[in-house]
Amino acid sequence: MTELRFYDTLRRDKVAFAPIDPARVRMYVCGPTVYDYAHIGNARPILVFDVLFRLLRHVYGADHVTYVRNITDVDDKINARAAERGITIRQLTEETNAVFQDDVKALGALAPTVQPRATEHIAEMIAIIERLIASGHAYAAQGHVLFSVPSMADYGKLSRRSLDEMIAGARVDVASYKKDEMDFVLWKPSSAAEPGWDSPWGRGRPGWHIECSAMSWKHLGETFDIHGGGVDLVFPHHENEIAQSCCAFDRPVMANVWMHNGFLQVEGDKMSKSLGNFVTIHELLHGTSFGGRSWPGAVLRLAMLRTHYRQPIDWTAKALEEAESALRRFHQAAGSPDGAPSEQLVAALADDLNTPAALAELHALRAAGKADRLAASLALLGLWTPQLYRAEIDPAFAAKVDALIAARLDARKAKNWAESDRLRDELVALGVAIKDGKDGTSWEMKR
RNA sequence: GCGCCCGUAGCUCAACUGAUAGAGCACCAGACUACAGAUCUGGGGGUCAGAGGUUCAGAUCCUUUCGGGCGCGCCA
Repeated sequence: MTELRFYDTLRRDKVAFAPIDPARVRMYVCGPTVYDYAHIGNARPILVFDVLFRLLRHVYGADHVTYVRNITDVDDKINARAAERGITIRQLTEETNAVFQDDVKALGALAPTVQPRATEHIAEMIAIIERLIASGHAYAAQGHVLFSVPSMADYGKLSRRSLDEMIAGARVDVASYKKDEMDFVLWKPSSAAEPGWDSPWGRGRPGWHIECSAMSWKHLGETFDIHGGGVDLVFPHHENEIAQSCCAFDRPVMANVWMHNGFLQVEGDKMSKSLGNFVTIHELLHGTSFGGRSWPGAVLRLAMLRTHYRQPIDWTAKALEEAESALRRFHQAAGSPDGAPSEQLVAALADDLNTPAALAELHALRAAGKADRLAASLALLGLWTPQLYRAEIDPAFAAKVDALIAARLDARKAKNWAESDRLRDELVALGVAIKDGKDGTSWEMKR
């Protein structure tokens, strides 16, 4: 079996991957908070961990990998946005989630095994909070429940920061109900206007981090194999997830491997609404504001995979053009995707998802004329999109094209260039691009 | 300020556990083309951010400086 090695944020090193149960490899990735269109930065973990999911399925078998990616549908940003737009929270989260699902599908991401929603796991959240209170790791105060950070000896090990450092750097006023300024909210009270659920501490709603502890527990168990997300989540989100889960279940680890993708910039700048370079997945797929045109999902996907997932990535129109050019060439050289992918490509991915090396292998396969290997390798990466560049043409249309090409060849033999050009123009009008080569004339659909 | 990640050809990145630094794109020149595109062949291009150290040997390991990113604010 292929040996997999992944960089573990907790150990700051690449480590050999050994699933707890090879018959059921379990991974959890923090999904979107559904209050607005997902931007291209949100797409990075989706794509990175989709490649990981595909790799694990390839190595352990498609039925032996469980991938959980949550939908966060309770959050104060959601409440604010719904109020702003004058719609219900449910309407907002349903609408936003539908767009998100369309977006990631267009990017070629497989559906995760489970996409749990936070609002459907309130009972699990309450159960975890009760365990934490019972074991002295949490306390209720003024309708809130807080996690007691000093109660956990090794708090901070994921982000490698000591409590002293954090306290020294703290800039926020400490709420009066906190026993320690580092304590964070597990549950907070809701006003009548805010969404809320009955709990032992009154009507309220969950804090930010508890949802992931609840959903990963429900769907993957107390300890599982891989937990992923963006680097920005290392602290405080993942640090606090670890605190909640490890203390609630009295376990030394929550997940055996913690993987984090790097950040994204747009044309060299931090992406922000104030800079006007904020770009959504939806706009890239359907609009024309980035690079003056829309882009197929597979192009966005290839552009994202050119950069190793832990490196910062600079999102540029030039990179998209290069990705499209490469993708077209791959498909023109590709054969049938039904066979086995390149072993070198699998080895590249097995080495901490080295997608740049995997892409180099795609180029090598193309250069070597290994058409079927190339197609199967594209498929493994989720880049096999023949409909884009090898349009399935109906036979009648193809016959018409062939007839026009034959007529054009006759005209050219007769040195009747005017007629030849006219026939070529007619083909162009049909959306066909012709190529005169050594072995006759071939053609393809223009994009 | 503190913590973490990262600096390799014009651009995006390989080279992991040390041994003449590689690929794609871009560029240049040929081939093929009525022309062009596409394709094929070949080519130029790098004091591996800088400086020390360990070593027979360092892009790779250690120290340090400089530069960039992220976190320390419920912004992926």
